[in-house]
Amino acid sequence: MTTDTNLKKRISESTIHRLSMYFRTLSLLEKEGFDTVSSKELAKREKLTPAQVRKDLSFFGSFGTRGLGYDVGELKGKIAEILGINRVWRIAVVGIGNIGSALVSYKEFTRQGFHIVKLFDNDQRKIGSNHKGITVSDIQNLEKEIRDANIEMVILTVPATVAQYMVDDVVRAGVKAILNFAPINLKVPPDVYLRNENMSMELEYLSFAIMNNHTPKNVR
Amino acid sequence: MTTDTNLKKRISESTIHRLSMYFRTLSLLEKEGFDTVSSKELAKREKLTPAQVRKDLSFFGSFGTRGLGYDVGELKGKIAEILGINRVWRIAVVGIGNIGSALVSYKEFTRQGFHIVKLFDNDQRKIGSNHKGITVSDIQNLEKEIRDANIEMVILTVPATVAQYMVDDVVRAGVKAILNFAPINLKVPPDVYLRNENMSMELEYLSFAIMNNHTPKNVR
DNA sequence: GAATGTGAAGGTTTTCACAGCA
DNA sequence: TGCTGTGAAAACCTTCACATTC
Repeated sequence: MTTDTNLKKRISESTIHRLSMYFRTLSLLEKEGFDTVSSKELAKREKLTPAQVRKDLSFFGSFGTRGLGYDVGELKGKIAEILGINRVWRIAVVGIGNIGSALVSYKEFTRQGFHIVKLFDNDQRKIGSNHKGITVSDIQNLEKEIRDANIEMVILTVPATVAQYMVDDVVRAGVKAILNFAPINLKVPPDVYLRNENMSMELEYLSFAIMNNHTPKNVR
Repeated sequence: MTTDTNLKKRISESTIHRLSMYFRTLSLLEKEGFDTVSSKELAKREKLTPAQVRKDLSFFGSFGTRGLGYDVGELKGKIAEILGINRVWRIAVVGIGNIGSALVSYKEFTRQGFHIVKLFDNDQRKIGSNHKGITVSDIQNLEKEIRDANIEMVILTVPATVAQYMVDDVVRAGVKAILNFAPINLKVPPDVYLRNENMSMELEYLSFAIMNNHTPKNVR
């Protein structure tokens, strides 16, 4: 076994994020026609150190060839396997406002295996309307429809005031991963993964950086 | 002087992100009618430790009262000052596609002082059209118009293929902070701050977490 | 008594440096 | 020779614990 799936060591979030970055860059390298890539080249493209790249990969196995580097296609496949994106994930978007409907057309999701297959809203004018071939369902039927459609992840783009109610419904429907865009701290049971996407935070970081001449270590 | 602006110590990115979180929670606490808050309560709401909260704040000064806690309004003001959001930032959105136009209506930005005042696109059908009272300008005039409008930050929501050209223009126009949504590694001079917003990354993290029963330390 | 502010301790992540292999 | 894989060292970040102040 080369890919060590039963990893005992705790993998840091940073490592996982960098794997996502490597994956994207490997896809690009593949398109550019490269067969192999060194940790040095990969590091250069991500503005990291070669040691960082090698260490990240070493948590999961040894995928390279000494003296040569990594096979681009093979490494890409290994990382897809590690991240769990060598498959299709069925996703629902709850809240078809400005951001919600923008995400329905976000091609990057599809490209990584994240397929949006269900849309929900509470607005009668939106229910029944069509976005990229998907009909918007009534939020009333959230729990049943999510179950029936085998949804595994939910993207939440509802107003902060109702976000917790939606989460509770979605959790009841058995969903184990939620990506939340509402600016509020949500409560989920310990077996449900919740990530918060907070776009203001990034602008606030930029604001801080300009005001303080902040010298960041990693650009992220 | 209570707010130590000439900070010599390097502040970590995590600390800055947590300040953003504190700011949002303090706004909420203010609305809920609280006058003071302890590091314990603040920590509970953010799922952090009280020591973390106090340490974060201690880098910038001492804002609390022993035995009592922090004055909600005052601390909120101090954090706004630290982050540089006690003012208005003039922002342009370049690329008025799905995501770009969604961001124009994103109220959270306005609430934190990030005012979108200019829009750019290269599509003749979009140029001249109106989004929330702002007319879309031709990307041809990017450099001059950004200068004339005193734009300080740019949100980039163009396709990856043209993103670097847009960055070069924007940099030439004197912009020092860019929030990039294109899935590509952009090059900027060392005095320009660049942040990448990568929404697939968050889904990939969720995917990894589900597949590996990952136990995260901080939820972010 | 209650809660802050902070050195010191503990833990985690990154980088170094080199042995090992193609 | 060139580049990986990895223990060990260094850097960084978080938590502890307590003196200090209201």
